[in-house]
Amino acid sequence: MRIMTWNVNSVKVRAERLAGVLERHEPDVLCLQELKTPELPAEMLADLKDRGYHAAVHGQKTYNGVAILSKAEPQDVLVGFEGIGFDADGGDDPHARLIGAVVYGVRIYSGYFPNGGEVGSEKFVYKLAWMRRLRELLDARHSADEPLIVAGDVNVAPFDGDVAKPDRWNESTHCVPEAREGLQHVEAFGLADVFYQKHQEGGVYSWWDYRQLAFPKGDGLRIDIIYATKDLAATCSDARVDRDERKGKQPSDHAPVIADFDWPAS
DNA sequence: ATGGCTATCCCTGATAGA
Repeated sequence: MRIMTWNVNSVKVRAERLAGVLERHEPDVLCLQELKTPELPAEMLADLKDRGYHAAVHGQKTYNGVAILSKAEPQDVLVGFEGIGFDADGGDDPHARLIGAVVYGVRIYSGYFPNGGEVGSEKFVYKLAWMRRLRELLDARHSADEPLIVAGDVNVAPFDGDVAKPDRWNESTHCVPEAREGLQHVEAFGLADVFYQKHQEGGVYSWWDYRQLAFPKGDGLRIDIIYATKDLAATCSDARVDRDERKGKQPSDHAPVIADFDWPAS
C-alpha cells in the first residue's frame, strides 16, 4: 500500500498538478489538505473516477478542507469530530480539518492541524486544544493495536533537524516546546512518524514559504507527516518527500510525502 | 533555473497562511 499526504493549498488551482502527482506516484491513498472549497469540482471528480479514484471530502469555503482519495472505496467515513464533539458544548470543530475513512482495512485520517498564528494568541490556544482533542478522539474511537494512519499537515516541526534555519523558526508557532509537546501527545497514542523512522538525520523538508526565496535558499520545515500505529509502521519499506513538486509554475507551498507499506492494497 | 508570496472573497483591500 502506498499512501501519500499533500497540502495542496487550493485544490482548484492545483488541478493539473494533482493529476500529475497521481500519475507520477500512483498512490493507493492520497490525503489532501487545504482544499479551500466546499466540494471538489465536478470535472475533477470525473477525472478522478477515470483514474480509478474515489473521494471522501470534508470541505469548507475559502479555508481549510480535507479529503481522502483512494483506489478502493472509502468505508465508514468520519467527518470532523462527529460523535465525540469538539468544544465543551459538544459542538464540532468550526473548521473542516479532519476526515477519516477505512481503506484496505486501515483506518486513515487526513488532518490539517491549525497553524496557530502567533505564539500565545487565541489561534495558538486553538492549535493546542485541537491536538489535545485529536488525541481524545483517537482514545475514544481506536486502539493502538489496530492498523491506523494519521497523515497530514501537522503544522509542527517535531525536531530541530526538521528546521533548516532554526534561528529563524525556533520561536515560531511550529517549533516552540508547547507545540512540539502537543504533537508528541498525539504521537503518544501509539503512533510512529514513518519518515522519521527512515531518515533520523533530518535535513529533509516538506514546506517552504512562498516569500523571500525560501525554496531556492533551502529555508524549509518538515511539517507534513505520516503517522502509523507501531505494527503497521514496522511494515513501512520506504518514505520520502517529492521535493520536485515544489518546483516550477504555481506550486503548492507544500511538497507531497509518500510512504510505502508492506500491506496489501486489495 | 528550484526564483523575488499566494489564494480567497463581502474582490482593487483584507485576511490567512507558517
